[in-house]
Amino acid sequence: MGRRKLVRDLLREKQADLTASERKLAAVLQDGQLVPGLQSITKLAESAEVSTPTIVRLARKLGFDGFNDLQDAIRSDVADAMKQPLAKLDPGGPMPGGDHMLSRFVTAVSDNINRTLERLDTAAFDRVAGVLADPSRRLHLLGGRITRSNAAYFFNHLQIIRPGVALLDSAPSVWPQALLDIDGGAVLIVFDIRRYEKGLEKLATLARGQGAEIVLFTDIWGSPIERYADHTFRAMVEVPSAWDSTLALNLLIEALIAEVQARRSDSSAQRIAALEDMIGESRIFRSGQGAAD
Amino acid sequence: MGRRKLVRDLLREKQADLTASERKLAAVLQDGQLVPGLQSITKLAESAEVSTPTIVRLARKLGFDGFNDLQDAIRSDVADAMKQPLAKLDPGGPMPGGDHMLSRFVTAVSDNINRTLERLDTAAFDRVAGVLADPSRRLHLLGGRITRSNAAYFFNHLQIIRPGVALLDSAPSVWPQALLDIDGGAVLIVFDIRRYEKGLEKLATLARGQGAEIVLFTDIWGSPIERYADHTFRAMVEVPSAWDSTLALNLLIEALIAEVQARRSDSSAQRIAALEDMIGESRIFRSGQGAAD
DNA sequence: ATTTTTCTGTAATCTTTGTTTCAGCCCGAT
DNA sequence: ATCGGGCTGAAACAAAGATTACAGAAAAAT
Repeated sequence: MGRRKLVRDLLREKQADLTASERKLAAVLQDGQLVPGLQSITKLAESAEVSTPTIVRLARKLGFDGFNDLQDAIRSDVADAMKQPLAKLDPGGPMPGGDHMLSRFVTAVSDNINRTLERLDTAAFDRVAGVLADPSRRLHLLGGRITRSNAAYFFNHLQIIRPGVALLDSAPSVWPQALLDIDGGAVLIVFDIRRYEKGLEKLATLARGQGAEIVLFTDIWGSPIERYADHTFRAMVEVPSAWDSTLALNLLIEALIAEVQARRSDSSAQRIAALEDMIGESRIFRSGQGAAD
Repeated sequence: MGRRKLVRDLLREKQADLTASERKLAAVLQDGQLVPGLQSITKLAESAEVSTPTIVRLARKLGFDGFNDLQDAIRSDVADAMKQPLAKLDPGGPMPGGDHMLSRFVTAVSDNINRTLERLDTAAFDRVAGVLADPSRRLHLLGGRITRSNAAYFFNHLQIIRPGVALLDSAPSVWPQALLDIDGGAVLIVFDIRRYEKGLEKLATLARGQGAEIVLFTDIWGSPIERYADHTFRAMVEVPSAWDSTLALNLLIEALIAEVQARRSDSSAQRIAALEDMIGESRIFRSGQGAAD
């Protein structure tokens, strides 16, 4: 692809043989990410405090036919840049390879989050928040191989905000004991994204059998647990990687934490204060050697 | 600051009252990130296969004086978007009913990610990826009270991709033993966001004393560990909540995972295959009770 | 089937734009 | 001082742009 040079690069290259007012113009273009160049030539001239012929002369120096030609190029560059986040962060590196992993990744993540939010039912979100904020409901969190840490993150916060929260061990051997605690008022929060794990489904059905309410976090393809779940959140997880991204899931989790926290801010304030105290204590305790807890 | 509404949002809001050809036009604008709207009205008309009056009519419907007014707005929106690496995430809902928690949260997260990426040095990112992809370096991950699960998430993936990865227990009592393994070639990956924890700093200094390379993930205020760290990633964490958001951190983690995976895709393929096998085995094993493939 | 309403493009209009020409200007060299 | 060479903007002009008015077409209502 004999790709035309980027206007940004042209400006840098030719900067040496630009005249004073042409540089003034170039400066305006550069620190506006070229966007000022999308105005009419008259407006651009005013912005840069130069005359319109100066603009035409610069365009010619850069190798364009005239202002319109330059503007077409700028528009095209801008369009590309809008598709490639981080492109501007590239310090004109020696790697014209273009898209850094980060760039592609961010694009995908952005897309994931947006599409996840599109599919999200805010009413359902509120309903779940209500359930999670109810201290009379016992909460049990469960994650799969990968999502275990997401469950743990959720657990860490919920546990501080309210009482009666438990993180289920991923080892199925201890599930029977855990099931003893799961009864009618209980809520089971399950994370199950591909590749879906049979074990999780098994536990979900058992919990369901005991009357527990089930909140499921899964991907858009949908875990088999969906059939038993009272509330399901579906997130987009695809990224340019061998792995799935749980970022959209994390967003939902964090938003839920914020909402639950807000709903019982008064009651949880005491808990947090108490926690801070205990941390203080243990810190003193710990300082003896550097190890205790 | 009575900020004008984004053109993108206007398009979505009014979409219901648009006529057929106006929608055709709106579609062209939307899936070109509004950039097509920066052409002359004639070219735009051709691109969208509508007539120029249709464009003027749409502009008026959106509340602008005419095409030029609309174009000014678009240019301004595009200029803003160009300053931000991440396209503004959008809480969706046709109900800009203002402040649903999700809406405010997403705005904040979007901002966090953008500002995090702005401050990020892609060269440093690549350097760290290089270190993490080197199987001769032993990796030790460590998180704080909240960030423990982030460390765990990172660990889960790294462990699959490569050998020699360890997750340090958060209990300081076992640190002395862990320190035995940390020597010159080792890498300590620490997560420390406010409120910074003394224990982490302590371990970092000890590891550093043994010649370990330190990679730190922190917030913009900067953990005290920054002084000892060879590589530091600073993320924005503020959201409208009593808690901090680690989403920007997670993004970095996931991107690093993707990059590391990419760098040693061949060697890790075997590992993953082996893992799949073992999961298969254990599934069979597990199936004695309730589940087989 | 006919009328009414709404939608849409053609054509004429008036405005703005981009380009060129040219004279004044600055600044260094003689 | 004076000259010369390149830089710059004012003014003129053709080209294109944006807008309006209007009429044919399509859809909805009767």
